[in-house]
Amino acid sequence: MPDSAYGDIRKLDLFAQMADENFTGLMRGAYVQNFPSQIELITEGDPSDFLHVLVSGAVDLFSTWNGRETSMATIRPISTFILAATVKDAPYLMSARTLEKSRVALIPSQDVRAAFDLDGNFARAIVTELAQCYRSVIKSQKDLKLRTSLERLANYLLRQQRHAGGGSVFELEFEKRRLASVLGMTPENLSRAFKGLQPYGVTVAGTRITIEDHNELKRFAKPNRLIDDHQS
Amino acid sequence: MPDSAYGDIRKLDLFAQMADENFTGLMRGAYVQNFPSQIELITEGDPSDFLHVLVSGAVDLFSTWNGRETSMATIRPISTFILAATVKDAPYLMSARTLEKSRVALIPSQDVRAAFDLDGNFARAIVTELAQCYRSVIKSQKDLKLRTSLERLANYLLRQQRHAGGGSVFELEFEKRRLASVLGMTPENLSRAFKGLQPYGVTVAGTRITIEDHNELKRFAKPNRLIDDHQS
DNA sequence: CGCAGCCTTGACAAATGTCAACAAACGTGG
DNA sequence: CCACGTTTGTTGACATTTGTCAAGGCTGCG
Repeated sequence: MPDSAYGDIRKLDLFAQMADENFTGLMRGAYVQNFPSQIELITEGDPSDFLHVLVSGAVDLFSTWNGRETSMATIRPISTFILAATVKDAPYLMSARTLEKSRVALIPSQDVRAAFDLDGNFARAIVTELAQCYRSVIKSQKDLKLRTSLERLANYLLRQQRHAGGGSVFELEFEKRRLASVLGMTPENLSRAFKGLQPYGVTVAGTRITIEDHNELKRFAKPNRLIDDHQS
Repeated sequence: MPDSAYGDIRKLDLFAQMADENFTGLMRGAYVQNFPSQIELITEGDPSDFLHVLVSGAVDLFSTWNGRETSMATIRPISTFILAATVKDAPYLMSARTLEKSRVALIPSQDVRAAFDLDGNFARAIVTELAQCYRSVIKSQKDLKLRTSLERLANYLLRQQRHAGGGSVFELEFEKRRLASVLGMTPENLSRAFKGLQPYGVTVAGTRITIEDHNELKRFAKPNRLIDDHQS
């Protein structure tokens, strides 16, 4: 594995506190691979042979059933995905595909489980990471069950605005058809939802969003820290 | 803490492999309490001072936003809840209320985190439990995003039928208004959904469900192990 | 008995999805 | 740099799904 990726991975919360020898041992069986855009890295139902670490690029986690498909999450560097499947030695529940040219480190799942037994700090980090993932999905579940699509979009825009620095003009982080899928609606519905937010001062030009009056949108969206805050 | 509850808790996957002294230490600060039905045990947003273990009875985990409420899960003995909040020392994301007279063991969260550091087997068990919880929510998320309410009900009935032993007649495990909330719909919609399944051989009398032709319903529901199987 | 809560039903409204058409944006190869 | 085709986004018309409100029935319990 190249030194650059090695150092980046080492800095991840998941690995930062590991003993040197355990981390080195874990990396011995690992390798880094480059993928072009739109490559399916893993397929739901397959056995979880590797823990994946996204070093650069972007990855979409999605699921299908009965001919339908929905986007569950987007992974950005540097972070791991499908940790739960690795830990449980169970089949992937989601598929993953690259959204752009990406570098991915692959760590054999059995090595991860072995390192977990050897290294208390690593075990602790895994627990924290899993708890974090769990809480994220719960928030997303609340978003889906308690809000209409218009409310979900409004809150998404507020989150994205904050994430982009808080300015009144910012860019969407991915294409609208996928945003629609993430928010649990069709692209057509998303188009109309953007129009539905015009009365609250939201204007759209391509991927560029302008929020004229933050507080006006907030009054409509009613963001909640137990759904919309990424920490806590 | 009474010996009976002590032994039951000890048998939980989460605690079964712990060293005796660590388990005893953990239980020293714990206590068991009896609650009548319809008591709110925890409120979302509160700090997670205790890990809860349901010893007997039943508990509903639910969330609210903007005057709306939705049921996220039902806890049956013997199992823990809000483990993730305890681990992360973060506020509860869900509220919990008893559905019937219940016995709950309360273990101080800081003791749990301390025991985690001391006992590798306990740490492993927590990871497994969290991974399990995570995967359950993901399955539920897929159910919500990929299926219509009629399909969700059909698959729920198949799961419940299997859970009840597989016979063609079985009982719903909770009242319909809460089932509706779990499935992400209104009680009125659930009523109509039951009628919508009549063509597939489903009949309802109170909480008693009859599935005349299992395969007929299955053809409609298209159950999938990556959504509907509780293991894997 | 009478009340309260749950369930069901009907009529209606709102939200969301589908299909088709077209416009806009993008990438590729000339 | 342009021409072309492909993909994505938008819009309208419409269908379906889901929610809302109101009324009435059923059940369980004091």
